Amino acid sequence: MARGKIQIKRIENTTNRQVTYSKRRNGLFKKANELTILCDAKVSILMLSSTGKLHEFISPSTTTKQIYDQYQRSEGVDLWNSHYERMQENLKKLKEVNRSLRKQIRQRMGDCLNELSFKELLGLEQDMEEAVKVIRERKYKVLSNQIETTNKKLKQARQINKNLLIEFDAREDDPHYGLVDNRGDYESVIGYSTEIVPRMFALRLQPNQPNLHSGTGSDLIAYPLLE
Amino acid sequence: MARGKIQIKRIENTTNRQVTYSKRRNGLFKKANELTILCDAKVSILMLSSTGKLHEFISPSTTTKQIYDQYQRSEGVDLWNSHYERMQENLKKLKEVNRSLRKQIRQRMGDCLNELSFKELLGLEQDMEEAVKVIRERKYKVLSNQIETTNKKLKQARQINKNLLIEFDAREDDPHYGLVDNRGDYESVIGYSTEIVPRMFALRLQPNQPNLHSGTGSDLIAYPLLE
DNA sequence: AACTATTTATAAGA
DNA sequence: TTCTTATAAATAGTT
Repeated sequence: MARGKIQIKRIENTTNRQVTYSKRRNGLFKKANELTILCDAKVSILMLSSTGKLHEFISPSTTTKQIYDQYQRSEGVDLWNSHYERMQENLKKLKEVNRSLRKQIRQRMGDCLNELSFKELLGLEQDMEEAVKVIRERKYKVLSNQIETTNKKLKQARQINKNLLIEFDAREDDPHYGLVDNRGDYESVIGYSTEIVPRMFALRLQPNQPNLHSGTGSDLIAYPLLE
Repeated sequence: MARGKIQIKRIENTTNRQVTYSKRRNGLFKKANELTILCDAKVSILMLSSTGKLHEFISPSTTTKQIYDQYQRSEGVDLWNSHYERMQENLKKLKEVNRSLRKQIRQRMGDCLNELSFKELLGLEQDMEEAVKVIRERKYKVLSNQIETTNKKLKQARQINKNLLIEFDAREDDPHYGLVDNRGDYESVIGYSTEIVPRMFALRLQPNQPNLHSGTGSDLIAYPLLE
């Protein structure tokens, strides 16, 4: 616009481009400011240079956020708000669901029974008795599986023991008989069988610490029921 | 700038102001466009006129949201992003907690027992048996309260009946005796007492519909455990 | 919306 | 970056 007309196309020389960016940015902001004053308008300009630097102009009477909020309202370009509101509703629902789940658990643990009617209490009692039956059956199944496994291991152990004795006898007869160390196997097998069985019946957990009973119970402690 | 210099201050004449707004807005957008091309930059302009109209310029290579997001990241004006991210984390956590609460309930209903060890099963069983005891006691208490209430009502009813008979006798002796209608009271009392007692023992709920047992149980049906 | 006298912006050089 | 200045571009006031 001075000392010669220029084509409006990308300036290839980097330095030149940056200088022009700086000059014209000032020009743009000056014009924006004049417009703000002359016409009682509100202007927001955000600029990103080719080097990634950000510059901002905002009319003194407002803020960038205000203008962009207005923009969203006007244009219905709610890339944010609708998403945000949906999230907030979701959160609310989840909290509500959570609350009622906790209450249900507490009722199944014998708490918060005051608000239940006779009819509901009867149903809950019968329901839980059936569940206890299922749990008891499952418990026996797990127990018998473990006993079976233990027996197998014991049998194996006896076999190993027998083999060792045979080996021992063979070595007595022939001092050059090859050395095979089975002791490690033997101990691991016996160790396993003697560790599990005695502990099985020693357990008695505190009824008021339900989180110890299942891997997922700790939430109940961390997020108490709010009422 | 032409035909006379002007002061940079609000143009009082409304028409004039709007004309100037329109002209200078075009000028500003033209400059912004040239800047975009010449300097390989990205520009977003939002303008609000004094009459509340909104105008927008945006460099072709980008979107208004992109620029604004960049602005938020650069400036840390994240009234949004941080809030949003916190919400998203919260949501995720709540979902997780929810999931484990559901699992806990299902285990207490006799489902999903496969992953529990003998030790955990034993604990759960004992825990539930104690809870059933509490529920049963509560049930008896509610029941006895209701019986007591019913008896009181019956007693009242008998009294009303007796009064009616006295009244009846009195009227036989004196035809001008004041009419007092006690029938409504009598029926409501008897109706109540005869309605509750017989139903109490008639109930047998389906064990597979736990939502019928408590007011809050329906969530378990609406949001099944995802595994 | 078009015109145009003038002001303003700015490209190139220092 | 800033200043200078010749010149292009924008625009205030008018039609």
